[in-house]
Amino acid sequence: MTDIGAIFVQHLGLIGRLSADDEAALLSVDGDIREVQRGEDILVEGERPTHAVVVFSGLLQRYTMSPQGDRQIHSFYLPTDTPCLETLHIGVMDNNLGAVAPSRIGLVPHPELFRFMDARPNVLALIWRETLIQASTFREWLMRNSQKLAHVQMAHFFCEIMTRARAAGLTQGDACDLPITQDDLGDALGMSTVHVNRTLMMLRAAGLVEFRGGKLRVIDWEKLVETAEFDPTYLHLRP
Amino acid sequence: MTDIGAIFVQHLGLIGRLSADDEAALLSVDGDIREVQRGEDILVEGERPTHAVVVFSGLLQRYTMSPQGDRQIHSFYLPTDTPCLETLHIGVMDNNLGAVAPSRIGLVPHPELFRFMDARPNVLALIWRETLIQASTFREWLMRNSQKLAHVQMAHFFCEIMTRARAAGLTQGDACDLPITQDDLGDALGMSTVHVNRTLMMLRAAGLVEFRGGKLRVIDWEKLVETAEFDPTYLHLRP
DNA sequence: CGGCCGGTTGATAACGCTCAAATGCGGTGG
DNA sequence: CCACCGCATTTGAGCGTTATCAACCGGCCG
Repeated sequence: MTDIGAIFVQHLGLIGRLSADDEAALLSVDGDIREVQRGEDILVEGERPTHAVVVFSGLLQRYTMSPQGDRQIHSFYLPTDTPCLETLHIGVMDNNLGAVAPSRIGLVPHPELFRFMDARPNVLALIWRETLIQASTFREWLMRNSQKLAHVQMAHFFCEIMTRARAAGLTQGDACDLPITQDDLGDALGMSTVHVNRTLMMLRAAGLVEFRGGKLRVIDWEKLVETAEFDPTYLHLRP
Repeated sequence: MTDIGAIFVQHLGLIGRLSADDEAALLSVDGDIREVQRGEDILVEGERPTHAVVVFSGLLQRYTMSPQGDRQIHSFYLPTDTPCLETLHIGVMDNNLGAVAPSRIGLVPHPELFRFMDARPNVLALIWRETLIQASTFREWLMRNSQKLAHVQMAHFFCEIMTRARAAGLTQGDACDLPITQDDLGDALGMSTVHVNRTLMMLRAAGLVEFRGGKLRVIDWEKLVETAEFDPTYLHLRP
């Protein structure tokens, strides 16, 4: 008996309402625990996954590699996130899931989840909803990476991380862990490492945020949200 | 009795296997038919939709507007596509659905779809899968718009449209309808109209594709795919 | 101590944007 | 049939953002 069920209860509870019954049932969802190192992959392109994933600690990335070796990061998964629920109905991976930082994860067999969803339509609806919110987030990233200036993009990214971390109860005051390098950040925002560095210094100098040593600290949330043009609707969190 | 059911059968049949029983049932899915003009919106941000949409003719766009008035197009929907199935489990729209060209569409009430999904798990799975493939496509667009050079982006876009049109039986030989302006194209790829124009001329001069007057014509598919670095896996079409 | 990784800095150039104007073209009305 | 209008496309010139290449710094770990 692991705590995998508890993570499902918390995570799905953030985006919808679970009945006491559903919660009790979900608590018994179970699977295997694994430790993964920075740089290690969990699911790779071409594979046919048989498990979904939950994050206990650390940080995961969803990414693709171009023929030239450029990496595009599509998502970061914080502790309590449940990546790759979409593998329930997409047979073959068209992207990779890996660890950006040393992480502790849980692996839940598909049949286990199907069992719960068959019995509980409301759980099915919420898991489906989770995958749809992911899609909504991909759209927001598309918009952000396609049309915003570097410093706006970056502010937006920090707003999203902070908002999600806060919802998941992972913040320490105005700060939270974000164990990524400037290189990782560049591969998420689609900009070079050099420019990430300069943009970061600009935001720091403007008194908006600080990001050093894997720690994100918000200095002026109001101003950060404003320069980011950040509207959290797309995360579809419960009010 | 409209042909809405037939579109569902065709569209879902492209991404998965439907039993004869499921097909027969789906054929009876019904709703209202509507005509929409270029520029007209069907679903707008903030709204709580009660219907899903199917496209009979014309072309739809999913898009968002930035505070500065910049439009980001997230998807185009060809005839036989079924946009906004995600509204089944996402209450409030965080983007808009509109017509890029005069279009004939069908509106299917949510309860109608829920009725079919409750009775037929396989139909539910395929509709869910459809929303997941949308998500996969958003990821591909994110990668493309974030890291590719203008002419590669554009070639990739044309490859996607051509592949989807071919699968849906909408091509006339090496050509297909794509009733959009260079402005629309720019708002999808995240580049200025001027640069769209120049890139378009470049592709034409290189003998890869022609795009004029709302018509897309492929001159050299092999070379187009190669310069686009196009791999259709992300569309998850049935082989 | 030395090596490695991540961060910082500088100089140069490419890519794509903006502004502005001109051209082409289909439709409408005189 | 021609003049005109609106819309989409094309062209030109100058500028800005961001990439690239290269070097250097600084801390952490073996």
